[in-house]
Formats: sequence, C-alpha cells, structure tokens
Amino acid sequence: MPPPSNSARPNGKGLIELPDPLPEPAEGELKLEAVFAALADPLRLTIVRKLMLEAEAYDHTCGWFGFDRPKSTLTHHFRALRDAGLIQQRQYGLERRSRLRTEDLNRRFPGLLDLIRAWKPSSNG
Amino acid sequence: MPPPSNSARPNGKGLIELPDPLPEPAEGELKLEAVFAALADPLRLTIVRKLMLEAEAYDHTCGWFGFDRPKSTLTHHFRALRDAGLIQQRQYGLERRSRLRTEDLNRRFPGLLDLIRAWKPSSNG
DNA sequence: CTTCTTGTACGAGTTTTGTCAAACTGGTAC
DNA sequence: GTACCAGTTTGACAAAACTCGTACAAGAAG
Repeated sequence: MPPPSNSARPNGKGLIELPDPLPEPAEGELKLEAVFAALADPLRLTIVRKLMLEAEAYDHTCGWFGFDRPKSTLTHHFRALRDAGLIQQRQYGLERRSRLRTEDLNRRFPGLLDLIRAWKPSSNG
Repeated sequence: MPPPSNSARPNGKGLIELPDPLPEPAEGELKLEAVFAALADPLRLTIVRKLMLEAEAYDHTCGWFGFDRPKSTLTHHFRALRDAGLIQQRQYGLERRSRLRTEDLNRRFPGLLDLIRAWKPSSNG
C-alpha cells in the first residue's frame, strides 16, 4: 500500500480522508523555551532535520528514520517533539506517521529551521 | 568607580588593559545542541535577552539583572551560559561582568538572536 | 482463528538539571 | 588589622529527563 499522500487536502469538491492529528499545541501556544528544550537532544535534532531535508511528499513512520534504538525510546522522543509542537503525528492504521510543522514554525519562529538545516549531526562536536 | 568600558580595545598606540575572559568555547566549538539546552531555561533566556536589548556599552554584573534568586543559583546559570558559549565573562576585581557574544553567535548561528529578541518573557505560556 | 507488525503504556534504573544554604575566596574600604 | 562585598564552591536534595525491558493494543495478512 502506498503511503498516504501528505498533500491531500479538502478542496471543496471532494475530501480525501485524513486521520486527525494527535493532540498537539496550537500554533499560538508554541513556546520558545519548550522548542529549545526539545531541540537540545541530538537524536531529536536529527529527527527534525531529517524530516526537513529528506521527507517525501507523505508523512513518515518511526521506522523510516532507521534509528537503532528500542521502540519505547523512539516513542519517547517523538512524543517530546510533538508536545513541543515541532512535529505533527497522524495515525494510519498501525502506523503513526510524522511530519514537520514547517509552516507553523516558520510563522512563529522565523529562522529556526534554517538553524537546524545548517546543523551538522556529529561534526563540530 | 565607573564600570570598565567594553569598547576598550588595543589600538596600536596604547593598550587599555582588559582582564582575560574566563574559559569559554571558541567560536568554532559552539554546539547547537548545547546552545539550545542553555536557552531552554526561562531565566537564562531572560539573561540573554536582557543583555541583547538593554546592555550598555560596558559589561554587566549579576546584580545588574535584578533577579531575586540566591547568588549560587545565579552563578549556576551564568556558568551554563558561558559553557554553552552564549556569554563571555571577565573578572574585574570582585565583580564578574558578562556580555553577550553577539558577533560569534551571529556568525555561527545566524538568526538565533532574532528568535530570542522576539521572545516575550512570560506571555504565550 | 493465529501470527506478524507498528507502536504505546508502564515502570525501573540512571543521569542530568535546577534550587538553595553554608562556607569560602579575594578585593575594597575604613 | 576589621568589616564588607560580589561572587564561587561544595554538597545536598528534588524534580525532570533519558534509556530500556516488558507487557499490551490494535490493524493487517495468512
């Protein structure tokens, strides 16, 4: 089964059904401290960066990232990112797919994503 | 005694003595994760923002910020900021004065200070 | 039905971080 | 000298965060 398209949106003629996003802070509720705290972890920074640079047109599962970590650890980090408002998650059957909240972040914290784009994962460290 | 001018710099004719900065990471050693971690604390975010927006031409002591916290707590936070490379500290006799590493930060993480400038201390959450 | 898969929930162990009091350091001023 | 003063250091404590194993839930596929 092909992954659900992320660009599917209501268009007035017909709706393409999309699962509701899991609970997340609204754009106006995003807190800079919380965003910084979420990005203080290298794994989470990698998740966000990978979503920004390598994501296809559809959302991605935990497995897509290829981390060699226990599932419970990944759940923890993805949840931290969603709680901080950096990613959005939708449940597609068994899979929980994530996407970056690019527009919200660019409106609320312009320049933030550029900082993450320029980050080099384990150089300069 | 007037506070030491921060714009005092060697000029080839005569030197104005300035204490050495306390140990700090070089510009090339700044780590984005560490910077984010340092800025995840509201008090530290306030320190940086105040240095950016209200600092005079000279460096500022802990007391200048007017925080109602024990001194050991402030020492802790200022050290965290210096370790992360956000501020520079110099010892003037008894006083330890801090300044923002504006140029280094702008070169290394362009846009970061703009994010902090736009932050509202205890609104939005 | 059973099995496989994707991921969550709970809980434990460990580490890190924030907070503060108490004692201390080293200048300055009298 | 003594007294003060800005700030550090140490050590303790609590709260939070990270990691992970185990058990569990629920959809997909045979």
